[in-house]
Amino acid sequence: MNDNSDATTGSYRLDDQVGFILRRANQRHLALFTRDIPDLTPTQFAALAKLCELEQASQNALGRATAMDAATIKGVIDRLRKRGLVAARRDADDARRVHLSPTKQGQQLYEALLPRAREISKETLAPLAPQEAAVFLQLLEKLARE
Amino acid sequence: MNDNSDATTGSYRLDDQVGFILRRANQRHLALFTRDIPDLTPTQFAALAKLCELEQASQNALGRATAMDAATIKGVIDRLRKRGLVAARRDADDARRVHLSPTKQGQQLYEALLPRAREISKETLAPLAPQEAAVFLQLLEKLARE
DNA sequence: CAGGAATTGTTCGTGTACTAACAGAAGTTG
DNA sequence: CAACTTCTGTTAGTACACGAACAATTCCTG
Repeated sequence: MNDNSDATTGSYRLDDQVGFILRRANQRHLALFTRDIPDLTPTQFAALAKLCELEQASQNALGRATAMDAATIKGVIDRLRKRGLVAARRDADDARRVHLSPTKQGQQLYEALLPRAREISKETLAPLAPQEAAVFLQLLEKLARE
Repeated sequence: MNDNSDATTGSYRLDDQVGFILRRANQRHLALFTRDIPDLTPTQFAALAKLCELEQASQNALGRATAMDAATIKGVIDRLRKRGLVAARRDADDARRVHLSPTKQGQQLYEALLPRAREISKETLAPLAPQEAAVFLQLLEKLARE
């Protein structure tokens, strides 16, 4: 039972480690995204998309919904606001909160980009057969949880 | 055939997109890595590990071997050099090249961290059954290629 | 209701990651 | 050998991403 995949013994090849391959997969996705949607980063698109889905949210809540911490979502929202895609105002009920909503322009851009966003997901999974892609997504989701 | 996974029609849920889940999977891996190996980032460990595997390399070649562009590998190597883990000298045959090799300290640190690195890969895949993990790694590798 | 605890957002510092532009060295070809 | 091209490393700029520390506000509990 000379198993190289054992966690405490056997050889260690960087190229076979999950973390390393995950990073490369992310890089490939980023390249496809940048090619098809040059004017928005994946992160910015995620924030805009989720805000359009929710219609409104506080800044930190949007961060939670898009898996960005408070510091990260702030920068992302600042950039989206600067481009007039997101509107912000102080919440009336809770003076701490920043109430966010997509502007009409943000909503329109989101809808205009949707076909390309779908295409990017498709292209990213293109190396896999449809059945493989379905399995992969299930396992990946398990891996990403919590 | 009202298939929501079609690339040009149907609903678009951010939470179901490969790119988004890949990002979250990466985040989870990073969290595990930082917990188990606080003194080195995954990227720094990758560079050190690959340099130990190769025993020596030019800076850009190491970057290629670890999927980092020239600008990125420079910063990583600068930090590893500053900590005495990597030695650099100008190549005698090619005045452009920076010849890199791990220091004894770098080699020792790499070997000392190996068990923990293996453990991190194992923990990252822990949500999957062994068979699932094997399938997942194969599909992920396909996705990451080129 | 008073005082501690939790939440919201901000700022700072460090570390990837990519693009673009650049200089210098090496290789190729007419 | 001279011009062109490619390769190597560097720098500058932008954008995530995280931890840590902080002020203001709100919540909770005694």
